[in-house]
Amino acid sequence: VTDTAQVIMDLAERRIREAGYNGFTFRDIAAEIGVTSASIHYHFPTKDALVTAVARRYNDRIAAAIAREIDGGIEIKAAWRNVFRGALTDGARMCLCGSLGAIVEELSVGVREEVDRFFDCAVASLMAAGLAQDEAVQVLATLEGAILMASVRGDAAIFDQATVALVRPSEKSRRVRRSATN
Amino acid sequence: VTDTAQVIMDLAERRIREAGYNGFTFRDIAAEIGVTSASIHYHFPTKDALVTAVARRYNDRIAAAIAREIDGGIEIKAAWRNVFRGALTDGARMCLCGSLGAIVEELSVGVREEVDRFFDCAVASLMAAGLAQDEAVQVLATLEGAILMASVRGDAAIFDQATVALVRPSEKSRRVRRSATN
DNA sequence: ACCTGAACACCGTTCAAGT
DNA sequence: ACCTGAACACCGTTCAAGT
Repeated sequence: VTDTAQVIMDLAERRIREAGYNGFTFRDIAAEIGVTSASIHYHFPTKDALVTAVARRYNDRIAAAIAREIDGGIEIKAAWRNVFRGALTDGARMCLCGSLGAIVEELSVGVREEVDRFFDCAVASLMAAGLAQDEAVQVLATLEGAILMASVRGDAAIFDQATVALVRPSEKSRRVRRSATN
Repeated sequence: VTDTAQVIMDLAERRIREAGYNGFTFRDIAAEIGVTSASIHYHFPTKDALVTAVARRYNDRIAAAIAREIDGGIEIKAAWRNVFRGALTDGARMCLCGSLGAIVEELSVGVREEVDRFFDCAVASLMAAGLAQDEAVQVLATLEGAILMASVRGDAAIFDQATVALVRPSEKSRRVRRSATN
């Protein structure tokens, strides 16, 4: 994988996460690099091939970030919250697989496989840490919706509000717990 | 608003919720109706105008559905869960404003205003029923992420798993409650 | 190995013209 | 009031050709 290919993927990822699969053109990226759009096709034969490569790199990067959190002793739900929060702060942008998943009927099989893999791996990592399937799916749904809403408003505080209950006991259960110890 | 305009909006809404803003073309819709693409522009001058009208109608329809749930005595979180679940089952499709919100940088101001209005009204209705802002935002994020994940997999059961905790006490708090009464 | 120029069918959009 | 045909610039894609 050449350096030019990496730069193409960087530009494509940013635009997909801001504006979706159709939010960038080969001619846009080519102009930013200083080549012609036909040259992008040398590195990635089709737009689907480019987006598939971007999604695969994104999934691997997220998996590595989760592994680092776990190695650092962070609890699994907090780990996923931190990683999503990091993706958002990286420019108030959507989760790549959330952006692509929203147009599932439009995706090629290659891109779809990567989007599926993202959600599969995320749920699997939460269940491996002991969460029931319901709760694992709920945690991921909350994070995905939170990054979407925060991205729409361009306000990371919305993400924090939507996900704070994932990492601290809810007001309700704290009330229950207090009454249990009284 | 003519009958033809309604049919155009129906077809556009279905495609946006399956495949996104760029998941349909004026020529596609024109062919389904049996006219030429230039004729669609008679009813909606631009694609942005069409999508804005579709989003406005969607928001009004959701608000009416919520009002009906509340009139029927359904608790507010269950009401929103039912309405999102209904939207999903209506063809395993995304929330329209979630699909559009995922490409926020690509939206015209008209469409953006409608997407903002959807989330504003939803959070406001939850807070009007007594929820704290954090919890209102969390409920909506969970529903939005749940419909996205279920739409990606084409499996409504994922929505149910992700949102079941919104309408019944969690296993954890039930355990706490049991120990409190023991 | 990497890039270009020109062409293809398709897209949203416009507009003069038809009924 | 509603629709058409033809044109515009733009898109992804292809390909013969350059270095």
